[in-house]
Amino acid sequence: MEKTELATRFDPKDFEERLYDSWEKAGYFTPEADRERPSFSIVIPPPNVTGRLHIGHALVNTLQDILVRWKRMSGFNTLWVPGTDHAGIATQMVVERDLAARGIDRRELGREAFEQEIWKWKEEHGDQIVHQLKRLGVSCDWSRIRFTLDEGLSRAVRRVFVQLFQDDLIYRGLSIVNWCPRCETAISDVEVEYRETNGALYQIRYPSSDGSASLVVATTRPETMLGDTALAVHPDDDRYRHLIGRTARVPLAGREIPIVADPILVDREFGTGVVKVTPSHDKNDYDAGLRNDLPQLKVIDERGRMTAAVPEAFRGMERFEARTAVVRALEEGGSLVESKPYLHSVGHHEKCDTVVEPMVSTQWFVRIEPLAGPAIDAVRKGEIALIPQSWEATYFNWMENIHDWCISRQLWWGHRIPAWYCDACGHLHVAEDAPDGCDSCGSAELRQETDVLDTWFSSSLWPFSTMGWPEKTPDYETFYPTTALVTGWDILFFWVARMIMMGKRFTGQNPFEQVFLHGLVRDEKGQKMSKSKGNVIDPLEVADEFGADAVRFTLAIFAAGRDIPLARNRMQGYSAFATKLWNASRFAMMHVDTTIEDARPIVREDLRPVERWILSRLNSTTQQVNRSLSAFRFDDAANAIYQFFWHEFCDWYIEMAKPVLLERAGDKKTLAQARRVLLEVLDRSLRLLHPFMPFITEEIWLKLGGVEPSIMVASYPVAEEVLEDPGGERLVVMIQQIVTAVRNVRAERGYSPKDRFKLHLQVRDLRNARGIKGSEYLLIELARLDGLEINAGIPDNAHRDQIGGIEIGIELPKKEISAEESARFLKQIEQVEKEIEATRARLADEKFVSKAPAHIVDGARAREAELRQKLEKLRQNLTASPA
RNA sequence: GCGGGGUUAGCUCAGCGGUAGAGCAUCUGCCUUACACGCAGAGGGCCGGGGGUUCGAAUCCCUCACCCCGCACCA
Repeated sequence: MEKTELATRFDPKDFEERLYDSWEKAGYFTPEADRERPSFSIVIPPPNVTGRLHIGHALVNTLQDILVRWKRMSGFNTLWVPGTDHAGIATQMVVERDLAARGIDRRELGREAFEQEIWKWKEEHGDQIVHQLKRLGVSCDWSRIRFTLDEGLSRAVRRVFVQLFQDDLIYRGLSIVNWCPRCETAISDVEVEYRETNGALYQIRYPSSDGSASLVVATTRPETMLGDTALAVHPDDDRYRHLIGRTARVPLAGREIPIVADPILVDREFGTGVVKVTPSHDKNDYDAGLRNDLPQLKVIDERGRMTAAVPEAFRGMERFEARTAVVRALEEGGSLVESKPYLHSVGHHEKCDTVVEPMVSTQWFVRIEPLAGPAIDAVRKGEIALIPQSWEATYFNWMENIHDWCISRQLWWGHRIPAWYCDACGHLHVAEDAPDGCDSCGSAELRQETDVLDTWFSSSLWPFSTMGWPEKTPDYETFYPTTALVTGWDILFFWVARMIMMGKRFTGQNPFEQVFLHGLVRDEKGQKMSKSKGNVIDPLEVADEFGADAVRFTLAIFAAGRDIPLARNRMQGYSAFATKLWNASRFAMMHVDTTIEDARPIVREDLRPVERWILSRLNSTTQQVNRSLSAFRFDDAANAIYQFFWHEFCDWYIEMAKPVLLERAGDKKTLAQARRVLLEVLDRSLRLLHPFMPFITEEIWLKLGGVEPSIMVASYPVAEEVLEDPGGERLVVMIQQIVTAVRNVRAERGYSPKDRFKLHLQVRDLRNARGIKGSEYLLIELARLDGLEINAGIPDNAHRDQIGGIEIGIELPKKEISAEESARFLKQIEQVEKEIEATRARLADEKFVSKAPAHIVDGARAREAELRQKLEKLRQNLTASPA
């Protein structure tokens, strides 16, 4: 391939879209269902079809893409299945709002026409998020994109529903559920978000029926008193024991209700010790009602209004208006004892923020415990790893206290429950396909259940339904179970736990081996991002500004598992890394005359120490990156590459190579080697970095002339033992330390780099001396010396320092030490003295010497000796200064 | 109440048994022909308090304080 120049200016917009198109066209995202090669598969957490890309999507998909690109380059047959979720309530809300803007109510439209409207909306807007994902460079296999309401996935949903029903794991029954009066549907426990809310605590007096006594109860929901069917006290409470079995009268309603004893419901210490019991509108009261055989009186309807069961004055009132009206009436009737402000936790529907109304209703439930058991075991036995592992405790805690799952929703958008009622004989049919007639009485008149399933029901099948289950398709055989799952911890219960339960039950296998639960993206103060706070970072906007690569790299480098405090200037910071990469590559191309493709293999034995050193460092980095990615430590992996590329390769290696590349040192052979190594390191670095920054690495790599047609199908670097070179590393560290020491003196004592001066080295350790011989030009260049001598004496007035085993002397132009400088010397001396004393004390401790491992003790001895030499040098600097 | 996490440099965090780290920010020099989105140098931390284990603790254990997050309760 022809090597071409890189533009001086660097703008991601010049190539991001072009490269993405080329990858997609080339089919790199689409694997064959080839069972011979080891596979790596992952399914996307399907974004809502109504979704617009936010920073959380950017994070989860960047992390998945890093894994997928890494595994693909590492030789795995890699599949990443994308798709979207029909998102029952969310989507219905969006389309309802759309219709409302056109003056249409869905109820006028009717169910079928409304469903048509939603499909139309989906066709027009549903792939918006898909386009936005592509902007980030994600390498999903778009040819396999799925939608939870696809025919295939719907078939899987019906199959699962029917089997669970037949196994008695789904039942239909009357129970108290969380009801959203705005959405007019039941919702599950996990969809209720509890929030501290300012309300009031009212104390209400209930007279006993015979008028001889009265009981005061406390409540935050006075309107529900109209539905009270008992008062409850603790059986052992002496204050009230004599009243048990008698009756009281409900103020306003006038009904007579029993006074019952219930030790579970009543806490004697709390409030007055008397509880009003409203079985129809409170979970605990509902349970108490069952225990005490109390009637249920429904006083609030599905739209949140008071029913006909309440006194006429309140009938039809909205529930919060009714609360005010009831309080006023109680006050007027003298039954209100007290009302005071009260902060308490109130359940809200997480989707629409409406206060949830507990309500008795007939719904469909999944009997969850038999499913939870195996799912708990899978994690406990380590078949599935939750990462970070601390989530396992949360998972167990939840799974062990799990409640039956209410799966029916009174919505129009979703998988309609495959159940049919025969009105003639009352028989219930549950089947994958509509029955022709009633099995029991033969009636042809069957009525399908109008409820749809909770969106999460279909999501729970996602890892296998997307692979074609219940058919044993080639994809299913090849890519299921999937390898890893990446998602936010906020849907651990909604989604992850349920996938494990369903996967176990229906495929007999765990749906994945590892679950990485990433943190949630927050703003720089750690607060949730929200439009109302105005602190959102729009991933598309920042991708436009800094490039998709910078956005991805920033997200990766923060993804340690904890929540991520993100700020725009972070993105800006890491976009500088992209620029650095670009410029270093430009430099390389200016000096390298071959391409990756036709470069000759490196003969390591011929290399100078610096070349062996940089290859050795790159090798360690490679090992670190692979190891970190295996452990989902995206932060460590990204940091390792950043550190290596910028601070070792650019800051040191390129500078060390310059004298040779610019032909100020070395012969033709060293020049060829330097060029070759420069190309090699750049090539490997680009491949190493590609999963994190796919666009810029491809753009540069193609211009360097890679063997493969794209970096994304090139091989991922792996560590090779032959590249390790501890000797080379030691030598270069030594050189770096000497150079730094000289630069330090120069900067601290105000000798501009233009002033050249002499450096003398006195060598104590002969091995190091021999190493430095041959590398003198590096010291001269990097420290900007005009000469140096090895093993020469150091003049009395030179500045001295001690580095490892080497003493250096820096001969300075005559210049007095200022008061400031001598103060600094004294401070250094003091620090060294302190450290010597600490080390000496340690070595004087007989227990330390006898118990600590030998290499620690030896290290301390060496350290002390070194420090003493250093101290001597520092003192000389102070006294030998030419005053 | 149950469970989890946090407290390390000005900020955001990593380190989790052997001499305190990164990025950003700060200060001081430099436009040294890849890069000023840069280079070089520097300053800055009793690693939340107390106790224990250990030759040795930011790292392990206990305890206290404060902060965050789940779940449950909240008449």
